Amino acid sequence: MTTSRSTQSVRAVTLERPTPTAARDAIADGLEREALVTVFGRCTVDYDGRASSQLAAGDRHVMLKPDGAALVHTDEGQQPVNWQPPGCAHDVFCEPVAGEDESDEPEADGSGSGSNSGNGNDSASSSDDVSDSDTDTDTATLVLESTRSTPEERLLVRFQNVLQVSTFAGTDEGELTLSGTEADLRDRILENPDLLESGFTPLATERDTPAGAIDIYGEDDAGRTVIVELKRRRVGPDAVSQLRRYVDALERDLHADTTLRGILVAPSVTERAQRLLGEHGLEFVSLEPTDSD
Amino acid sequence: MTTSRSTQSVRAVTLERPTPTAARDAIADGLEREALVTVFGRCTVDYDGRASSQLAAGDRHVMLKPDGAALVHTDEGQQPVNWQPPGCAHDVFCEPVAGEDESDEPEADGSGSGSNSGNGNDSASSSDDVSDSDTDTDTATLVLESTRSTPEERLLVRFQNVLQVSTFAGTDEGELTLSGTEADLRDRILENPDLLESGFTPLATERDTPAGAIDIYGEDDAGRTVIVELKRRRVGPDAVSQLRRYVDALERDLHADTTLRGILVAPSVTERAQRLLGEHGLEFVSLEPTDSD
DNA sequence: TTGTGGATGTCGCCG
DNA sequence: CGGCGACGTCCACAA
Repeated sequence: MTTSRSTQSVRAVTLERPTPTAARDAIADGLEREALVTVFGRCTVDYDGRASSQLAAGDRHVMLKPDGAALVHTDEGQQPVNWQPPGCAHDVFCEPVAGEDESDEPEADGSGSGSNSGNGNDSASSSDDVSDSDTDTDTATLVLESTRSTPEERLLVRFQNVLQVSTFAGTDEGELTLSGTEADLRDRILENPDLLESGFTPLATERDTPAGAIDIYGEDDAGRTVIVELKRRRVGPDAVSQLRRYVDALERDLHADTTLRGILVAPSVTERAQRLLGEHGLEFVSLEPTDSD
Repeated sequence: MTTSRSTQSVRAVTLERPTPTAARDAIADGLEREALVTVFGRCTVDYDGRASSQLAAGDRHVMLKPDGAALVHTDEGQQPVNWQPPGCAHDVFCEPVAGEDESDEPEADGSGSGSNSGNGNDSASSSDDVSDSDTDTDTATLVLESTRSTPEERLLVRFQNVLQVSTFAGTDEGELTLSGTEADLRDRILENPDLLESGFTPLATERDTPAGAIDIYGEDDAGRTVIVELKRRRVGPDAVSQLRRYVDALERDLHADTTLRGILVAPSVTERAQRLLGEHGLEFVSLEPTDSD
């Protein structure tokens, strides 16, 4: 039933249809080793924290990351149906009763067999493994719990059956390079200010105002102050409001008698945004983050 | 090496350290069967679409969902390092060369051994399996490709080695119930309008204005029109701007000679937002989405 | 820790 | 399909 392969070190360990206690031990071991742990099986999920949710039983894929993140995925959607952010403490244990009792509380009695904070402090899991009672294999329920504070949040996954448990030890030094971002659009304009407007001179980026930081602050060929707000993609009313806030704030801040120019730079704008721009005397320049080859 | 268990039907199939061609066949089979497919191994990832990215080699967990979603997870972070939204067509094949050639293009020569659109139309994968050449097992590279159009996007995952391939067949009818949302906050006020302010009378929700829909539209005990914007959590300047847009739009729309009242309802506001509220004559009422027990 | 705004945001609703 | 706004948004960065 257990199948583990090792070449140099054990990189991946997989159990298929393990008993709850076997699953618990494998998962606890994986958490201990700072491995990435996955569990697939029929489960219910309960969350309580910033909001609260309950999810009826279904087959799902659960991932526990060594940084404390937890993800519950169904067979649909890009987003997990439930999750927990990095920095959480994962715990795994078996509950004696598999049934329909209503009490959500697994009784914080320290019976967790594996505890793992996002900081890698493996405290309180050195000698208490022995105290874990192997409740009846057939009736026990595997439970995953992931908690954090600030804000207080708890995720509880109860498995009715477990089809697979895997632990993966890996390394990932690979860096992600990404292009087509707002930063690329900014750099593009800084390198060639005429793309915005002939005679435009950038003076600062991230210039602070009482309302926030201006993406690009500069002046036009007539010496008028220009405030530029950048968006990497087509924008709606929110971006116009954002630009307006900056223009308003800077006008007050500088006690400007002359009107400042506000320019929204994006590939395109929606109609409503276009109208808002006009209402507030703001301008629009169409530019994409990267040169369209 | 292959370990598959079946109880009633095959629910989960797992290969450990498969050859590239074995991995390819198992994945293609999983996609065919509309299963959830996972692959763990050392890989590079390239994305091109709304933006474009390259990710150097590292150990990652890749999930292909039957609805066309693809997720590439490292051992850190709640978010995938790369992904593809639902509706994509997944493909899997082996490239003959494992090396360092620069060409990103796998040559759209129809050599894909498994193709799966999000709509479940398993076209073009009935009889072409035989034509897949089993390129040299030791030098072949497993490649996952996930593409879509509108916008045109492509994700390419190349595996230097595969530690595990799994396919999961499951069902998930479970419904998620969530509380603590903005809708809960709205209902709370509609049930007890005095929570907002003594004498408040809600008249409509989602009332349309040229600037968008107002969360709650009503009037106070003096008959003045009230525009309410709801937020489930502490808010910043963006929410104030949003409320302001609605108030402005409705004032114009109604040619209102009397000033409309705009009230932001949220658990709390940041200082900058507070100041913005004051500058624009808007009000704030502190309320949480659910009764604090 | 909190504030602020970007994101290949994703997702649902509606025109 | 595009617009629009919510989201347990997540996330990096600055104060």
